[in-house]
Amino acid sequence: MGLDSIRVNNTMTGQKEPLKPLTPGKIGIYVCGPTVYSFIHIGNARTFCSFDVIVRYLRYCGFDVKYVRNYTDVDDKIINASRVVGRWTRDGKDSLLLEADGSGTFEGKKVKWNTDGASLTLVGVDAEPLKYPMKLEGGQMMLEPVGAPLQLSRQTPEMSAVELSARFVREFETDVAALHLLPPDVTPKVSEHMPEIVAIIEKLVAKDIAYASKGDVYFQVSKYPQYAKLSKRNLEDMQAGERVSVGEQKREPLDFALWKAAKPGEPSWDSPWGKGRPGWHIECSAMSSKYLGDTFDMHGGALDLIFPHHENEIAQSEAASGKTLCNCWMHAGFLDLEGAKMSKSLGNVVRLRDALEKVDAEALRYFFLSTHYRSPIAFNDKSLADAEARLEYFYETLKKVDERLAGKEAGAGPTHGEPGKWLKQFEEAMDDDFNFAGALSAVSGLFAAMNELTDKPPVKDKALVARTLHALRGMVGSVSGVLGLFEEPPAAWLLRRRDRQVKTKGIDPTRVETLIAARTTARAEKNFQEADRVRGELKTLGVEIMDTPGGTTWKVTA
RNA sequence: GGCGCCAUAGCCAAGUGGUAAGGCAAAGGUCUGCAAAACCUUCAUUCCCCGGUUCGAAUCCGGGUGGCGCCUCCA
Repeated sequence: MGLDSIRVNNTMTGQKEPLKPLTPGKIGIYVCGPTVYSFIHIGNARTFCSFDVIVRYLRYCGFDVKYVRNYTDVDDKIINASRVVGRWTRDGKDSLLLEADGSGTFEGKKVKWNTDGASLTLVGVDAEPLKYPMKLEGGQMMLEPVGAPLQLSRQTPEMSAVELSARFVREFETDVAALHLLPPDVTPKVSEHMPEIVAIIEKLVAKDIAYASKGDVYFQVSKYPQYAKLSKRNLEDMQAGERVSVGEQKREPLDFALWKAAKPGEPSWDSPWGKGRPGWHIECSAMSSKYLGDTFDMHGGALDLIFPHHENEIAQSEAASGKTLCNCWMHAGFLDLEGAKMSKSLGNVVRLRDALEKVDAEALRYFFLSTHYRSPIAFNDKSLADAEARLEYFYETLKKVDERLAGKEAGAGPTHGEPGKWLKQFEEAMDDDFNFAGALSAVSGLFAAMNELTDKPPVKDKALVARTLHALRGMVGSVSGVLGLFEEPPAAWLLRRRDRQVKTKGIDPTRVETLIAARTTARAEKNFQEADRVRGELKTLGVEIMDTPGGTTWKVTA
């Protein structure tokens, strides 16, 4: 562990490389944050959680980390969504209601919706999602299903894109706090960095690498020979499949927009090319250089950002500065749902917020960490239940150990065995490209050792046992800070989990307590037959009881 | 079509040249009035298939087969 032993897989080279900070002891890391047009889903959560642990570990190793994660709050998706949110009537009757949170109703049926600006997709009306070509004009919405077109009239004021994105920044922060993500050091927003964005585009235009065209500005890919070095694509092959969308003013098909001229009614900012807004990608170039400099240490995101997003960022930034953008590119793997990637067109997106109603946030976090960050991970009920059961084991252990150690000084002296080996194993796994699963294996050893010492001490010397237990408990604190797990008081976590299970299963806690009292009485009278009968009755309710030195406790069976 | 990833026990999942972590499930045991929890033991001569390199390969190379991702917005 430490400042020189970390190795990281770099997408640029496809290899694990020693982490060599630009400035010894310091790390600048930029992670592409959310486009805030909706709630985040569990796939987003997995990526952000991975980088949260990576940053925590770098700090644990002693690095002075500057962690930047942006909000893309100016974007087509936000504008598109804001333009359709509201209540719409057809022939004077309520027809369509689209809420900002993605829910709604259509012709009396509950739906989920999304839009790309040219069509409206409704999920939940039929078995298959309905995708209607859509036109918006002066408070009217024309939907064109096969057959007769529908004309809808807006009844509520249009929501501004600013209002929509501001809301989802707040929702994001709420969601992510539930997952115990630490706030980054800087969370820049596109809307607050227009001067920086315009400046970098001007620089590219001045260098004749970008060109203005009818209010748009495009990056000319052919003027940046290293294009596609991250994704390792062949430009000729790409051009064969490329198509130019209607209305775009590109010179060459691969060119991409740095600045887009505003259409009427759209939010816009002033620029040398007229009113408009930044294209996707340029905001990250502008904001990363502002907060981390032209060259920085690490840049993260999920796999799908490799192309085109990170490729374009590299082209823009490096063409503008003449320097290498970033030394190490890190990409997180996808979360799969029932064997497939989540996608809106399939209507199988699971929001983080919805997932957290069914599974404990920390269990979800544990689930994310059970697989290497670059590997795909399959989201399913069994894995989540396993994760939650495992967390129960960890917290039960901590509760027991904390009770044992309460109010006792550790004292000086030797410890039994080698308690430090688990932490060493943990660090070695984390050093090796942040091997979460490997690290968790060491955590298992740590907990097994604590349980052994409390339940079946291998030595009689009580002071020795206590010292060893203290040492192990301290190490749990260390791994806890890195993994973002076991951060709650054990009793509180266990009780909260039981409360949720009690609600889901419809168990009456008062009745459980009454039965337990009856059994305690029976046991005191040595009426074991009756005691076992009560145990059986509790079991049919889904309740398991445990006789402990402190009395009888209970839990809900899985 | 182009680029890339993956394939390890019933299940999940580490392991990139030196003889298969960890978890779940299962079986036996210790403890317990009985249980539960916890702990101990057992559980892959073998890593999709076929070749090759090597003293030695799950790990490297070639060829298959199967699954997935990106190439259009996507974490």
